[in-house]
Amino acid sequence: MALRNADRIREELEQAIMAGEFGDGERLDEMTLSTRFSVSRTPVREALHALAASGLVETIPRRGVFVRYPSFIKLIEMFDVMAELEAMCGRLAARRITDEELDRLEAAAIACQKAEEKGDTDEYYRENERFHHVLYHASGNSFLAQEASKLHKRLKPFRRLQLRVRGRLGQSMQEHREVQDAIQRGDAERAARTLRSHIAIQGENLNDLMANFAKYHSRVPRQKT
Amino acid sequence: MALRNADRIREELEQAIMAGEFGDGERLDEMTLSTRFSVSRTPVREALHALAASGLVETIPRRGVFVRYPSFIKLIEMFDVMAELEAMCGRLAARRITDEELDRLEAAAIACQKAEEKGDTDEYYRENERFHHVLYHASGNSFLAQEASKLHKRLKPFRRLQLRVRGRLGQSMQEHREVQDAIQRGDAERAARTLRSHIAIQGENLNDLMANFAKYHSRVPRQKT
DNA sequence: AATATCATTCTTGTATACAGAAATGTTGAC
DNA sequence: GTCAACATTTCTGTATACAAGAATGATATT
Repeated sequence: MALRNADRIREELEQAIMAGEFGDGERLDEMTLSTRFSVSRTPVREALHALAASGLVETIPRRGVFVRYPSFIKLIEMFDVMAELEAMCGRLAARRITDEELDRLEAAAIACQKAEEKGDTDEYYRENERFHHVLYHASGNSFLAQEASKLHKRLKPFRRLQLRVRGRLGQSMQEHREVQDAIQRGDAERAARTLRSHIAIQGENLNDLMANFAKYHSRVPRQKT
Repeated sequence: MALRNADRIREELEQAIMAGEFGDGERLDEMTLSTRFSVSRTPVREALHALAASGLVETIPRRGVFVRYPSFIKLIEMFDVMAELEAMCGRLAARRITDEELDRLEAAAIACQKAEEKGDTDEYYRENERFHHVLYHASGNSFLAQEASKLHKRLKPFRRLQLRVRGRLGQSMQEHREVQDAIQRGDAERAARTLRSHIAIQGENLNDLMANFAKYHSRVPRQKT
């Protein structure tokens, strides 16, 4: 359906930015991108505006659009909100989850465990994502699920930063099992509490993130605004 | 700064849609809007895309953009999420609020009371908004404040629907005082709990909203997609 | 040599032109 | 009279053209 060039370009740029192809503060030139994607400026502009709406870039009128990496503070703020959204999902899911969703949640949790035992990090990330998306939908609140998915996606590159640390993977997996258990038993508050601390950046996690943040944030010298 | 025609048009259209000038499912024709705002299609298209990003309209490729009123279900879902975001703001604010912000919170609460005593509904809405925005910022989490503000704005027309009912104004005000008191005492959990039930649609509020929803949602016959 | 002013160039924002898909209306067959 | 196939029109998506603001560089002045 949405086979417009603008959408295709938006996705490609999104991935490129999240992959770190552009440095913080770097300007995205319309003409350059036009030639890169072999289209005119029009669809490029639409793609850039869409990226601005999702917060990946900032548009300064008559100046251009600039890549904006979130600051360390902003990142923690976003994780805090994410934690609260996930906690809400868990609280609702504990009451509303269907048998089928419960099965899928367990399947994802098991797949996570398998991946961790194999030491396959990429697969772990994939299955981890599946676990959380099942959770979002199990909340029975489609608006919540949508917002949670958006923020989840936005935080994707940084979750890696956090989980890369030795041992974190196993701990994360353990928490999944506890969440699953709480939801299965219908213990809404325990599900919420566990998820909140599963996501929130605090204690050791904070240190881990901080340690990796510097590396991440200094890929390209920040340009003047 | 942002004196682009596109932004101006976006705001005007936003207000027009929220004011109910367009019915649910109505198509927004680029050419028609061009003449209405005396500009070309280009800035109109940008404005429409921005509206789509904020969820007010839906774009169907090669078909056009259509106004989308939230369904009753969606509305309740959004209020539920809003309640959780406000609760989070309250929980954080109880620990982080500054003396100055506390003063402003109290001032807004008093202004609400004054407006209610005068029976000035419009002023009540204005001050109510001020109260909540102070709260958002008092959370000390700028990302949270931003997200809360966005959703607050989106729900604006429906809050009126809910508060229009006799007596609700006074009750709402009472809850403000309780929130303010909890935050002042630093009681995070009470602030969170009070705010959640202040915002959430449940019990009587649900009935009130339901009663007014029908009137709202049937302004113009829904057009075929 | 440093700075201020002005001209030039570059880039964004907007208007217009064009191509192709979807909607609409017409005609003809049953 | 109803429905289907086709022609026509309309509107979206993209390309290009144009206007004006911002950045850059040159020149002149102190």
